[in-house]
Amino acid sequence: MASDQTRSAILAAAERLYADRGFGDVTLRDIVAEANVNLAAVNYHFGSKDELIAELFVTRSIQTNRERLNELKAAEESGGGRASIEDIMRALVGPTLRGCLGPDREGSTAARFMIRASIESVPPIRRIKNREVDHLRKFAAAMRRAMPGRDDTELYWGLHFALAMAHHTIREKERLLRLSEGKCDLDDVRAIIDRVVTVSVMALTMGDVPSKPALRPVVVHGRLTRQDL
Amino acid sequence: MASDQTRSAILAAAERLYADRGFGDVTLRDIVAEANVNLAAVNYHFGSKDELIAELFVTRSIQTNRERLNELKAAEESGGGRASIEDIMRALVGPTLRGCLGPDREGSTAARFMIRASIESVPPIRRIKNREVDHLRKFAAAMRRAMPGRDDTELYWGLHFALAMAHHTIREKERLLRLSEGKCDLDDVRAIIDRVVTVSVMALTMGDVPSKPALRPVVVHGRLTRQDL
DNA sequence: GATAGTTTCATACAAATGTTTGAAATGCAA
DNA sequence: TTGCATTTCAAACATTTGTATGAAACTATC
Repeated sequence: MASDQTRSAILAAAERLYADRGFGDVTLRDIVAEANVNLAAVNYHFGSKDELIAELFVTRSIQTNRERLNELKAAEESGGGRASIEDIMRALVGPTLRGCLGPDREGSTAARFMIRASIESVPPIRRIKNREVDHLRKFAAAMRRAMPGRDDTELYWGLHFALAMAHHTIREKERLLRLSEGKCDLDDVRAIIDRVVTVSVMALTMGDVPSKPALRPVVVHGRLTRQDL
Repeated sequence: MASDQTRSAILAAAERLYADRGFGDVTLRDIVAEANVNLAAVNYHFGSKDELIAELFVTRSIQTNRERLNELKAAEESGGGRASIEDIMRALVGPTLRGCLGPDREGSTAARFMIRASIESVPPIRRIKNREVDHLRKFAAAMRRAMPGRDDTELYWGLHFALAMAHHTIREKERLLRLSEGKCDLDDVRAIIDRVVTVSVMALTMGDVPSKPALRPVVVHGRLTRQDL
């Protein structure tokens, strides 16, 4: 068997099993059984279990990051060198949400794997995630160009909250579904992205805080009374 | 030694070690060494390792949930039976954020333990978290009273996003700190709570979507031009 | 088709880890 | 004290799991 076939079989089997049963429940013996290869093949081709997991994760991460940057670049070009804050947020959360949600998500091993990676956080993956900061800085820079004069702090919080909503939706989609008794449609990815982007932009453009986050409560209304709305 | 002393020593040692080094890195032998008790004591007093972890987590969870409900109740009483949406969100995210962030967080084993539990997600804890939905329903009910007429879907999304921002801030505080090069002050818990509450309320009160989340982009402005703001 | 390099395979290794056991110690009531 | 229940202890158990080994099978080059 060509060496690449074994390698690929291991990668595919590992991704599938990890996606289905999580990192804690899958052993190398499970993986090689699923891939129909010998136990020693994993260490021969990847060095160690952790390196196998790392390779799986970086592959998918690079994919997502590339999509993000492509969207960002497209938005900047169509905007004459400067993208709108809305487009930037869309480029940030869109690829991740599209990759992990949606009606076809059951079929996508890659998506389910990334969801697992988001939930379980195993050491080799954590190490890689720590390097993600450099990637996020590119978005911070774009945001700074889109909103010059805005305090950097506000910008980082906005970026942070956007990722919070996107990732939490992926991580806790089962709970949201159960809490809302199915009312929240997690298959309508477009609507979810719109929602996250809208709230993110609102968070970023609220109260023109100059430097100190005075954060005057921009609350639209006080207590509601019986006449409601 | 009175049996309770051994029990307590195990609980304290376990919480400390798990908080410091995570669930994956701490064995029962580490715990009993730290607690100065015999290895068999864990199984004698708790039945199994998982039950020990579960007991640690439920204790702290009950604590947080009680604080939340107390705040909610106080807000409802001072509001004549109906709390403002802002106060509800504050009751929801306040206790968690206060518990896990703040300058004294290094000293609070309980807080660091809960952060770990939020990051690592080990099976016994996951099982308990699944029951949290009932607790959240109480907040959904309060929100419904505060915003009658609002579509339930919007309400659930608002609740979901509030938790997203709170938990993500706890989970990823190190990354936010690094990304912002220290500009985001994660010790000013009051400001963080204000920020999360403000954005949550904005998300909830944005565009009076009647039923279908038409979600017309409530974006405040189009692309910025050179005159900026 | 011989040789060298690569890949596969069965098997063994070594270490870690949660759990169990049965006896010893301790506490407590009669 | 005696006797009974609870608690502690050292040691052993039983698995699981990632990794290493050395021979065999295979591939490709000369």
